[in-house]
Amino acid sequence: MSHSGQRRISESTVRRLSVYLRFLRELTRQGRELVSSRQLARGCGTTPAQVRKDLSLFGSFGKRGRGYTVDELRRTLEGILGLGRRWRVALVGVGKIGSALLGYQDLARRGFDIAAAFDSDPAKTGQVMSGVQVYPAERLTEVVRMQQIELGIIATPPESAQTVADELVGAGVGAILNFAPVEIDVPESVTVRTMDVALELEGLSFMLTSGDRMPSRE
Amino acid sequence: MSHSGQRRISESTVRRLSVYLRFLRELTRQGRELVSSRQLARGCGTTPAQVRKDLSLFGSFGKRGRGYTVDELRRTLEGILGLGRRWRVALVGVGKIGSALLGYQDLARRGFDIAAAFDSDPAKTGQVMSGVQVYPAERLTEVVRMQQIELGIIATPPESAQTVADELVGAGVGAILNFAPVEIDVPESVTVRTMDVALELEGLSFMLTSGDRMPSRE
DNA sequence: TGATGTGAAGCGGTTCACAGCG
DNA sequence: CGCTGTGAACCGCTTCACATCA
Repeated sequence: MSHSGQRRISESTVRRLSVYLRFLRELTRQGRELVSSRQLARGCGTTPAQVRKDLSLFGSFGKRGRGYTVDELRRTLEGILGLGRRWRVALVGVGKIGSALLGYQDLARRGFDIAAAFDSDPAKTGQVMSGVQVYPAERLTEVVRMQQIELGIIATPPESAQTVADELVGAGVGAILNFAPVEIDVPESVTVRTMDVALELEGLSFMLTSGDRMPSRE
Repeated sequence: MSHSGQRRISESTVRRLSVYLRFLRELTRQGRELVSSRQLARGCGTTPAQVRKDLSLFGSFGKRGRGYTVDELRRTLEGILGLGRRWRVALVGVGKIGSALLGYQDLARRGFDIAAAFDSDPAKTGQVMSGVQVYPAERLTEVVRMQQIELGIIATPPESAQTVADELVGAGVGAILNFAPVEIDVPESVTVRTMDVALELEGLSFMLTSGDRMPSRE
């Protein structure tokens, strides 16, 4: 065993760990006790070898000949991913996407609480939406600092995204989920992940166009 | 030169092409004429060598000593990605996320028209939301076939996602963007991309937890 | 001269195959 | 015997370095 220190974990591994966890939680609901790397792979769209390799980067959690204990592995993964606690999140931009996120219960279910929302439109600020106070954009730094918020979600128009990111970082946020369709510059110490719906659709467009695939509409 | 046939293009390359395109469109708005691989890289969060390699997979589009013509490269990328046309999209599930997507103008701006929406809740069906007709779920196959829709978006609860996917595929859809937090099984000929907001946040949680990073809140 | 296009090297993630152990 | 854990092989993406050409 040699998995103590900060070995480099790839982004793809981390993403798969999250997928395993999501699946394990489903198995827990179903009351399943044990699960093999083969079953895990099937449910998560990967291979048994990949599952075992991913897990082996962190330790030995299975029982040879039997598989993994669902509940134990679930807790282990929660630990690895840093989900043994709840995270406070700041949401900036309460437009279409922002308000959808405010009402999206899956976030809280999985440990992420939107602690404060912000918008530059006075018509939206001052009220409580889906149980979350909406502050004017000017108060971002103050409120984020005060509430010790560590994660930010940007759901503003692309023009404002960089400015907002700078403010979030300045206020102490360590990672940002960006829904604005632009790349954002942050210091190395901060992580940004951009989710661009149209960009994903463009990827699908490429598959259908250039594809080895011929959609058979009989 | 050797970029005629169906060489294998990696998912990461396709994603970057989309990012380049997004950036080029911004440069077009700014009236920029030329752009170098270095500038492209800066604006897209990658390296000049990567930019040139990505583009070289499809041809030679630059002028040595000068760079790339913004407008020309933009059109080239649109062609490669299959964006020289508009795509009709079916949206299934008009809850929080679904209705946000209905009103999200960036999709139409980038070539994706939601041609029909579906929901199983009778309270939502029959009306027109954001200019899109909302049909009862039972009519999915019929309407998707009739309108020759090729792309599907799933924004239902996770329990219904697989069933909906099967119906979409059965109705002739060739690719699916899935917002339900579950992996989905489809025939090999169909592409699925899953966008799970909480899963992305979990990735950020890992970075902050296990990170080489120490968020300095002074 | 300056930036592209690209073979070749480098590197890291994935797959394989099997030893190890319940 | 079955499934995990893992070194080694493999493969493909990224990076490098430079020939090439406007």
